[in-house]
Amino acid sequence: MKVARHVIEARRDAIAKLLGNVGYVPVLEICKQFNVSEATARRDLTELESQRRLTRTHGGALSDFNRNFPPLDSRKTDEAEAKQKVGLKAASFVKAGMTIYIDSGSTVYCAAEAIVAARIPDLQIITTSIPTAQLVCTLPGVEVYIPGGLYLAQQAMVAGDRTLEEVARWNFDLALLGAQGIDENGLWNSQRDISHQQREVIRRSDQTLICMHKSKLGRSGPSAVTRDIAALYLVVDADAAMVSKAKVKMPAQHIIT
Amino acid sequence: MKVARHVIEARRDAIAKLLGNVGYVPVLEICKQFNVSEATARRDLTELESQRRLTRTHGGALSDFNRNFPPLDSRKTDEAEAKQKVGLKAASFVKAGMTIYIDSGSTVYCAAEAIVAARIPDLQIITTSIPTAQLVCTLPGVEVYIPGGLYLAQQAMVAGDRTLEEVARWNFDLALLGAQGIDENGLWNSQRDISHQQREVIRRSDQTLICMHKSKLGRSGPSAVTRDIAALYLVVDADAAMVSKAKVKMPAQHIIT
DNA sequence: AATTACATGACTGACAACAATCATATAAAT
DNA sequence: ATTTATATGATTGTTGTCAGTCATGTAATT
Repeated sequence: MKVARHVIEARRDAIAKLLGNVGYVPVLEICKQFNVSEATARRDLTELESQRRLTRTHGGALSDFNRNFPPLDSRKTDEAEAKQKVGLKAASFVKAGMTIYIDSGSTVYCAAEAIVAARIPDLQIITTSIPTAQLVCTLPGVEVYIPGGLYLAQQAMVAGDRTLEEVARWNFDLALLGAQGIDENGLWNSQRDISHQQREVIRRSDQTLICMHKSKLGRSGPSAVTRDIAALYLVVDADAAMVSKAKVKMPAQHIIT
Repeated sequence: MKVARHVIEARRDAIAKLLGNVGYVPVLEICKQFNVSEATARRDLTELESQRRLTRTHGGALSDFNRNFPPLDSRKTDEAEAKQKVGLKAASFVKAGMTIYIDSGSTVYCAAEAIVAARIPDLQIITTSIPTAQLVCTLPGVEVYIPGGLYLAQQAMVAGDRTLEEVARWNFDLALLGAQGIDENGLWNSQRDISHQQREVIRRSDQTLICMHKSKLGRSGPSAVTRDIAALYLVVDADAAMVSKAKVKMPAQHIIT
């Protein structure tokens, strides 16, 4: 029996909403909840998936709610091991009692994971990355501050003028930054906003670690963060030779491999 | 072949961690990633599930990450339906193009859900609640601002002096607030910080809706938000008689049921 | 009113996932 | 060093899930 279009859409909306709440719905649950056959439930799910409103799995469907955390998805799984090593190295610079800035980005997120794994206590952490905030807040004696700003769904971070203003009200013992590239002309990132903010962070931090994967050596980007990279520290999964080959001019002791 | 205990735990930790990042992992993915048979992968998953570190599904496992958001948890109480009705009512006040403030709290979160369900476009939304931010940012043409501040893990929100300062830089067409109670002495909440901030929001908003469950009628709390509730609107799952019985003195047309 | 379009449910064969059992090899315990 | 405990992978039968097809009946369309 054919059924009115609005009924269908209402049901599909309800499924999507249910999914948003619960995070995961088995096919059979939909059958019970809406009194439909498995076939229709499946058809609804495939339709909703084509609308990118959920992700299908065996036996049910998964909310796309999680997917709003990009450091977690695709980028994190690429080169995951290398990034974890970089993160581990970077985390070794973090000592109890410090006030540190943690950037957004998948590599830096690995550093945050390493900090949590090392159970370093009594930190003051300022981060624009929501997943990072949610990660590190589990540590004992750690206070997490999120600078205000426009929430960017795709990157699960805040940014904008307000963010910059807020950041300018701190001073950091250590800053962990990501970047899109580094070459003979300096440090590069993807957006003007972010570059601007990173420049401010560098200025306000006693020590700045640039955490990156070796694939970014010698690469540039649309927006310059700074030309003066001599004062920065570079944590990368490559040796000094590879770094100098990329024409990155830095003191040797500033390159942490 | 038996394998050392720490190896097992390391693998399981890695699975849990992977899961926390990706949100969902198929069994076969685990097999590939860790070079184990399906049997062990399944065993690991059942073990991790018994530790409440994930939720099993057919063909894989689901992160419990979502579950850590209190507003999502509390929906599983029996008041969920009532809260959803309140949320629906509150959302009907939201029109395209508005600048609105959305508070933290489970009832108000329901309102946010209703706003998303109604697909109201072109809003400017300011919220201290991270789950709310992540929810509403999916709407087309909607900008979400998060005021800066101290991140409170338990409530997944930001708060503090900085937050108040940031809020004071906006003006709202509409504010959706939660509260701990309302009685003849006014509106009450749980913490001084939050009350203070809510007072500021009320002052800066053309119209303020207090979204609450009827169980909070006639109840007070540790910290007063305001005595002057006549200007507020009360969205509650109770009729006018119940409200007046709780000695809440408000204009009748300000009570939305 | 007649026709068309299509959402639905029942059914089916193919396939994937699962739980249980067992042999084996290695870590822990003695 | 010997014994015990146990993590693992292979196997098997059972169950669950899926995509496809088809008949049906109701909403749209004309």
